[in-house]
Amino acid sequence: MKSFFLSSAPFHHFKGDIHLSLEDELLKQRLSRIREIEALGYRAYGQRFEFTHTIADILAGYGSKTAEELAPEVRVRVAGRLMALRHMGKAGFAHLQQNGERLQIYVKKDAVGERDFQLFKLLDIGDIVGVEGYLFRTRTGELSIHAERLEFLSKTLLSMPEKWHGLEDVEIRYRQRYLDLIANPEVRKVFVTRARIVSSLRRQLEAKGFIEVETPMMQPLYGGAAARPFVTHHNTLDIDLYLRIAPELYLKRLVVGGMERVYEINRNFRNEGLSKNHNPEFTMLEFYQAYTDFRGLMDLSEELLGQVAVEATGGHQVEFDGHHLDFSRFDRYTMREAVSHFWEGDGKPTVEEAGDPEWLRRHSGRATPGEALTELFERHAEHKLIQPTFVYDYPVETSPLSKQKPDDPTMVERFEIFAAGMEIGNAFTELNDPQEQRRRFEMQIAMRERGDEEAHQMDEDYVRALAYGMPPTGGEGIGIDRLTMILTGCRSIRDVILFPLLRPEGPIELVSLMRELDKL
RNA sequence: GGGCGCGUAGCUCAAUUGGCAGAGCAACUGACUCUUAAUCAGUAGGUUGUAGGUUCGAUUCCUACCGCGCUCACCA
Repeated sequence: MKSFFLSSAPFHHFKGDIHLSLEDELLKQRLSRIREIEALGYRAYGQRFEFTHTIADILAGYGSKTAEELAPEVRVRVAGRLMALRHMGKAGFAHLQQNGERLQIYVKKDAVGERDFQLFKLLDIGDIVGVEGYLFRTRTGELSIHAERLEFLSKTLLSMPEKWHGLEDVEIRYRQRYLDLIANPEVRKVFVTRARIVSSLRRQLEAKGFIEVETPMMQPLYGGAAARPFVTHHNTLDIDLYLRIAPELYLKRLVVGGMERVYEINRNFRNEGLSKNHNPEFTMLEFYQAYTDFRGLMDLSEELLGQVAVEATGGHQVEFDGHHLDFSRFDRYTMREAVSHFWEGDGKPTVEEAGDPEWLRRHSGRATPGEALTELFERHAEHKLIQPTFVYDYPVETSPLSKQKPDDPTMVERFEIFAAGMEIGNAFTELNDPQEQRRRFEMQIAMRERGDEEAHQMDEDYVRALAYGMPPTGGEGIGIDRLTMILTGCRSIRDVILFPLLRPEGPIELVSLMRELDKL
């Protein structure tokens, strides 16, 4: 990995007749060009620019107008970054980019005058300029601005990625997302869609009377999920705190307090490996609704996600990795049914066998029937759940916060949502019996003592909150990053997180170079 | 953490069996007042990720390290 921006080449001290590398030459050229621009009377890093239109406004308003329809003159002032430059003697064309949209400008010496044309000749791809002029269509029919004035707004010192291929080095794309956003317009679209997904969820939940809250991210005890936490330290209190692995236990305290419909959209932190489906910090929607249960949440989830798909992509149908997903129709299986249904090869179990402790013991090395069932589900079924699917009825062992089924205390009223082979949501009827919750925590502590680092800790205040009485409640978490992956067709979570976690890069060495060039 | 793969000019990529490190774009000089991957003529740009090793000779083979990707394990 090497680029000018990331150059690790040692810096050579300048003395008298100095040898500059190409990179240094380029930077030096640009710095001296700033002086030429200033000599013409422009500021290299300009001031406020009053524009009359965004480029998107112009494309929307005039993109379909013919040359005749553009008369009388439509006068515009627009700003943007130069992404292409074509000089032709005493005239030239350039493309301005703003918010991912491009518009051509035509700069003719006769029209802009001597000084602005001198400026035009000094422009580099990547510079940010303001243009005033009128709209017209070129001979080839492209809507363009016939420039009459130019303003200089900001100088680029570094060269832009290659114009035809764009920026393809994934490492630079993630480390220098700003370059990725400049060079690859489709990347911007992914994050616009992500924003739409989040705002659709907010709008829908608010319409249903949910209140958005923020609960602690730094917690003295962590819980609400099975995961290893990050640890940090508060100096004044001299205590270690954990970055939360989930907001769950705090949100349910709010339900106890009478906030019967609450939700939070924010980051969780889990100290685990990275993969195309995992980033150590990730965004989760969690919501809690009093007086419903997991079945009510399935219906609500189907509605929420269906509407999100429509608002984010324009319809219920989504293409992902060659698969067709339909968010208007969710499949439903119990976990036992899923194991039976998706089993491949010999020994395919019946649904009854998939629930039989003897059969489970023979097919998995896990300690309990519930853990065995979960393992077999993950091995045989999970990756085949391409269509949006609810899998429900989970074993009690792996679900310490959810309520048992009245007719089968080995199972809990819980479901997870799968799509494209990924888990994107987890929901259950909340356990609101404090005595049973105490017993579950004690089971978790026993698991922890056997070496399970991810087992829950005892959260006595949470038990105390339940002891005041919590209404029957359904609660759910939806992974925003993974949902975004599915709705945007991104196969890596890194493509839906603006700044995914990477190892820190080596020395950049730009500052020392700039310091030396500043002395010249 | 394990396995596999990748790293060559600012960017995108070549380089035959181990034999002078190349092209396009970007940059620089010049020409050109409707181009759009503009065109034309010319110029410059490289410690081939880093450090060792084998060899007369290494971008190429070997070892270690750094970074990234894929994958397995773990997890959502």
